[in-house]
Amino acid sequence: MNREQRLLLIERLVRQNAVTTQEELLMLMEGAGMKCTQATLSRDLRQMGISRGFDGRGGYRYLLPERREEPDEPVPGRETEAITAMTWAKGMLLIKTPPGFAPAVAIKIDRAGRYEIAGTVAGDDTILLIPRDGVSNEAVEECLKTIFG
Amino acid sequence: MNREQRLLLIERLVRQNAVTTQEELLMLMEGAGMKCTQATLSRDLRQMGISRGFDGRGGYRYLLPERREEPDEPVPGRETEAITAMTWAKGMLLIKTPPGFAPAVAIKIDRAGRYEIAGTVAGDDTILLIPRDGVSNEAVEECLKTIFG
DNA sequence: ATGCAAAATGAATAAATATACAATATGAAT
DNA sequence: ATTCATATTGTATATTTATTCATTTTGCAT
Repeated sequence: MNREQRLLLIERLVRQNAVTTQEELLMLMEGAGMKCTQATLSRDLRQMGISRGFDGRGGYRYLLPERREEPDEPVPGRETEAITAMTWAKGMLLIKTPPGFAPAVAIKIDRAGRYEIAGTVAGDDTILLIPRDGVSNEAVEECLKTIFG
Repeated sequence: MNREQRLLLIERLVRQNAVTTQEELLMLMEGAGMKCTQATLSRDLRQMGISRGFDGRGGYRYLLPERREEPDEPVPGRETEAITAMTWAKGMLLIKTPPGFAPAVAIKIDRAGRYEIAGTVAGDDTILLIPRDGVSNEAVEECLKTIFG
């Protein structure tokens, strides 16, 4: 009912859900028994510094102030694995991990022995995955889902 | 004009000005002799991860994707000497260093947060630098000059 | 309690941003 | 060169978000 509780709820909802619009957040709030109008929500978000950014995969997402850069979970599904972001470039897949995690993740990929994946090179927090020629991006992403799913 | 130049201009303008709306950015672009529509700009911004956030004092502002903040360089300039050779191969730049130096050099490149560079992978004495799709070799080399020059 | 000022809110609307669609350009393969 | 696929872009529009204005609530000093 009061403002303080509403702000706390908003923060929690934004942290736990991939909220893409204020309308969507309003629904969640209503589901939690707290409702207000979009106007109020807009003001609340500004006050808390919660802004609409990108989820790293072409979508929008509201982000908390501190870490308004990196996708925290929006990778194929496996946040349990240390993959924080993926980007296709030059026909290869760049996989980002927290510092130090790349070798472990790369080893897991290598050991899967998938035909679609020619090989990987791991740095400290980045893995370069080189697909076999003629293999589609989608096929590789399917592989990863299999390996980590 | 071409897309690559437009993206680079956008990044520069957003970095150097406190842009609050896309319309405003369009004006700046036109002033720089590069024009497009708001629709195209919206798409460009999404692609580059440049989103509208807050300036910390109640106002709005477009912000570049955050890069990791770095403590100061222990030995400035040392990395430049650590590059012993560079070769383009398969659309990527292979950078050779003395054994053990690759990670330090790669970190410096990463921290520059340049749009042109999608990412790097460092082994022990070799770095694989992957340009973002559509960025020319020359543009990447300019980047490196900026970073190390 | 009463009155007053400041804060909070909603309804309506303005402002800003994203997208559907159609057209054009670019590139790869034949 | 021709075809086909894909990418890029603008126009028009839809969607989303911010703000204005009026009203209500809250806190505080009488």
